Amino acid sequence: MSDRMPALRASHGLAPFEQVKQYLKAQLAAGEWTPGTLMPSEAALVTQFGVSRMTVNRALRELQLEGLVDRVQGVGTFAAQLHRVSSSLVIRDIHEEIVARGHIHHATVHLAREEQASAHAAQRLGVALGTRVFHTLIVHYENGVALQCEDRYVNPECAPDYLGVDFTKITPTHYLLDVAPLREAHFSVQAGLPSAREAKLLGLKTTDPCLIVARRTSNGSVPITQARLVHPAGHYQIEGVFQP
Amino acid sequence: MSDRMPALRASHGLAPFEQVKQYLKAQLAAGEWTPGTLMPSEAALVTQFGVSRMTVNRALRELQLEGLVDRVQGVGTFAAQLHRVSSSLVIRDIHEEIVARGHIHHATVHLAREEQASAHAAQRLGVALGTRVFHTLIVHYENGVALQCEDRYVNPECAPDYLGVDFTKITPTHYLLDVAPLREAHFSVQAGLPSAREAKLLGLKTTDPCLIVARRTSNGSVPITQARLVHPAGHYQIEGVFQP
DNA sequence: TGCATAAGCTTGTCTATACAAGTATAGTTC
DNA sequence: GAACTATACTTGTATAGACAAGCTTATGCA
Repeated sequence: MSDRMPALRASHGLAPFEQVKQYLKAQLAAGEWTPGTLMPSEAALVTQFGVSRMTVNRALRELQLEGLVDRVQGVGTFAAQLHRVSSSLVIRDIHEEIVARGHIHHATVHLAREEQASAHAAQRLGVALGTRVFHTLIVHYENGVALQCEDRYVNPECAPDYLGVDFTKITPTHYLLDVAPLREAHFSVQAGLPSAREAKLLGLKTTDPCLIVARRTSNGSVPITQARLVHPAGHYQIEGVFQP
Repeated sequence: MSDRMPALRASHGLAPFEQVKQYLKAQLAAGEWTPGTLMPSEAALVTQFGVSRMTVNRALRELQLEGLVDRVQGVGTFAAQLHRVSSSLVIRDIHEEIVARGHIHHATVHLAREEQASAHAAQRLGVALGTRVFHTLIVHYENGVALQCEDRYVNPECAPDYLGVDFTKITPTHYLLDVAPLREAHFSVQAGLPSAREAKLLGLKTTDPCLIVARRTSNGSVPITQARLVHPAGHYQIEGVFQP
């Protein structure tokens, strides 16, 4: 290691820090270190792989970010307790999602106006009662089948030109993400029943189960938008993968 | 910068790479660089902050991992398009979840036996038809109210003593995470209707909407367990936050 | 025995330097 | 004008050395 060694990527196609990472991942997956077990120190891995400590450090640091190991200064690196499966869930723009499946998306606009926030709307969006808000109600179709009823309130301060957008061409999600810098999003997913109006728009009975996603985005303390997304059961599901 | 400078943590309480990170995050949140905008190069930040390039590089690399910036070799660093809101969703053990709310959890076991995998079960778990599998059916209650019906298949190779566990004391999820190293989890969330048996166990009608989570975990190519978790609508929701 | 101290391990971070590799552009040649 | 080339700039990564900070254990003193 005293001689400067050229990065030996050609042999494995992987950068050294990736090789160390993959090795540790493989050993963890093989059960070599059960959760809580002390794993090799950086120094040990340095001699084992013949790389510098910074390289090993990067590998271990990234594994820590991924939640695969716990590191304690002065003590060592431990295989993580995997009692929580943390998954990266991606909420996508529905247009993108439908197009990615190779299908055709279109939308119908049933409401797009300015309102004085009712108690209900004010609470949903997180603004004062009576504040000026934009309100849209749009139904999204996949290959002609109603997939989502989108009932949305928007804070005019964050998107003053919102009502000027042609929502049959650009989805509110897409437009808002372009216009308003978003730095926080809360969402909840639950099963429930559609309102009478939603049922009518989606061609359902009010007793048909739906998957309902509520999403509120804000930039710090300033609320941007709140959406209630109603999907007929069976036509929509959220999927996720956890893969270290 | 020619003189070796002692890490000036005391002044801000933050490591230099964290300071750079926080600065960039704040500017991004303030809309300084709208999505797609070219951000300062590493060299520029080096002179601006008076730190080494490796320090700036770490800050930018971590921002990239967090999805806040896109980096292209040979071109530069760009403010990320936030058209995808990627959220860290944590799937927790239901016992933990109920206890964390300060409530009381108990469970009733309605089935716990070995079976030859039916076509249906084999497909769900991902094993060959007729394979020996464990099958449990457990209802979880929060303060006496039925919250979840857990219909689960387990690969005996991964947890040979599974049927010996007292599931009124330890949940299958908890036991399996202890016993079998898990390195992959797929899940889907949808609204739907309970089966006749599930409806009976949960005290519902078969027309009452439910939130249904299907989760399959494996260790590489070896399937560990598959669970169908049925929750009465309104009694359960999945929540998530996205916060850079 | 009890306690303080020092040594020796661990991880956490920063630096200066080096080279590899990808991209854009200005300039040159045909 | 079109195609090639050299250059300059970008990010990607590796390295050796240094020091900080936290934990454990052995050591010496009272």
